[in-house]
Amino acid sequence: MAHESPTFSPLYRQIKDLIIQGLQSGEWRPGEAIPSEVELAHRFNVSQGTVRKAIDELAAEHLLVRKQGKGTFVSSHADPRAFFRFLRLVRQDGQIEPAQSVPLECLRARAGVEAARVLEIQPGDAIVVMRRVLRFGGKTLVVDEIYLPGDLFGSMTLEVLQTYQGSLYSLFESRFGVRIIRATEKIRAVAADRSSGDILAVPEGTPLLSVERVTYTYQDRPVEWRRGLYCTNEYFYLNELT
Amino acid sequence: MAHESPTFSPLYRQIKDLIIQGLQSGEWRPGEAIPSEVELAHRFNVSQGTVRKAIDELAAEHLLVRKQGKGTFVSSHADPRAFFRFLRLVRQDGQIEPAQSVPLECLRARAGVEAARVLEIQPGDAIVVMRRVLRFGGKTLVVDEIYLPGDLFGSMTLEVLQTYQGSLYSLFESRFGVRIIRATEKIRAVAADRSSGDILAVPEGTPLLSVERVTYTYQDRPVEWRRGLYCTNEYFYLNELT
DNA sequence: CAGTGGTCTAGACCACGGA
DNA sequence: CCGTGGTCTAGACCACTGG
Repeated sequence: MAHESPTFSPLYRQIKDLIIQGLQSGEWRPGEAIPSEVELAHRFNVSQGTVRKAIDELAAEHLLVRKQGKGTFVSSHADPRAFFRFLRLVRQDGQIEPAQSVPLECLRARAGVEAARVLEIQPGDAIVVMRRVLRFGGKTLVVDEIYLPGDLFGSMTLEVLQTYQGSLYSLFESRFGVRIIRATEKIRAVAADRSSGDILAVPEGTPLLSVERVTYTYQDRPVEWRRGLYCTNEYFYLNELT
Repeated sequence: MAHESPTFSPLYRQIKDLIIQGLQSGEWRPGEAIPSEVELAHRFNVSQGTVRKAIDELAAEHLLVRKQGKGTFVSSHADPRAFFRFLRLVRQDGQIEPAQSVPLECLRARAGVEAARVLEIQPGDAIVVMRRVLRFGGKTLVVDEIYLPGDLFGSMTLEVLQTYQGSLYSLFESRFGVRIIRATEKIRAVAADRSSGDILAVPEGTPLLSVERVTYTYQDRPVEWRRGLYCTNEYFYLNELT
């Protein structure tokens, strides 16, 4: 007998999706605890082991954080440990140093063909464009140009950016309800042009890292497109191949 | 009452270590199947679930590969899927293209202070130094300088490198019994000097990616130090932030 | 001490691959 | 058809946290 459902999905994966729904709907907010495993097991009418396996996967994907004896919590970009997952620039000696974000401008625009393709919206749709620099220990090492879909970030302003303390993704999460889950980066070496050289205080032509990032929220929806230029004279991009 | 053993280790982790021993000792070789879960459970006098959890972790670390209905196999760098885990250069359009390794030279030397520190050996210890290029679709895009500890790779010669078909790590595995597990990379942008520019067929001063890699085998032992210069005009370094 | 996540077991059954 | 890994259950007990 042929298998009727090629889209077979085990129970724990359905439970996982239900939990994701709860996260997406805001039933449980970043930083808060979700119900205990036994409680979820009763709610969903499955065994604790099945809930466990669902949570295991969500924890592996950094959507949840387990804390023995305390509970399971919705992970948050306000947690300092989350910062360095999306900013892999470290000092020569390997030390991680906190970055300071300095917004330069924030304006509304219409998506061009490329931005539309990457963000999976229509050309001409409203977008928000912002530019900012990152400073490490007083030195400007990164200049970013960031494109955001207007439907999610319509109320973004330079003042909001300047006022907020914390990482950009932490702002996305707390003010816009957009949770960043993962990203892909395309990295190449380029020469500094006049304007980026000025900002980074290096001569025109200096080799810089060009980092083009697409960032995704739940269901692999792209919600940010950015291009950064990194000065890697005293810092470098650290990557773990596992 | 204070906890007597701060080094508490659950059963499944001890089983995991036993399996790692089997891998390290060569009891099960790359590409081969390890015994079934039930058989290992009997051998170690634990339940199948405990063996399962041990194997789960080893599979997550890419040391083992599970194949439903067939068995659990020792992963191998001869598997094409493993190639791209350690070579993240892809074409502009995102397509992955096979690389061809062309060895240039291979010589014996003594470790300097830096090589000794990175490889965790003594300055003056024997090392092997090799240089090679990688060609993609006929173009030379990477030049690598590679440092290996002499005790493991003493019999490495240019002829061995030239004769072997397959990836370098596949050679390490099959001929030297060294299994590469993970690596860390420090990435920066640099300008091409005369010699690297000649090899990569770009003008002196062209921005290149400098990728410095330290590679580890079992027990976090470093077994390779390399520095590569990547030409990223038509290809880029792809990274997933998860 | 109660409540949480973490481990371990034993057994039943399902999905898959190959003979 | 059997052997493999994959799922699910129910229950016992351990380790950790905080009141």
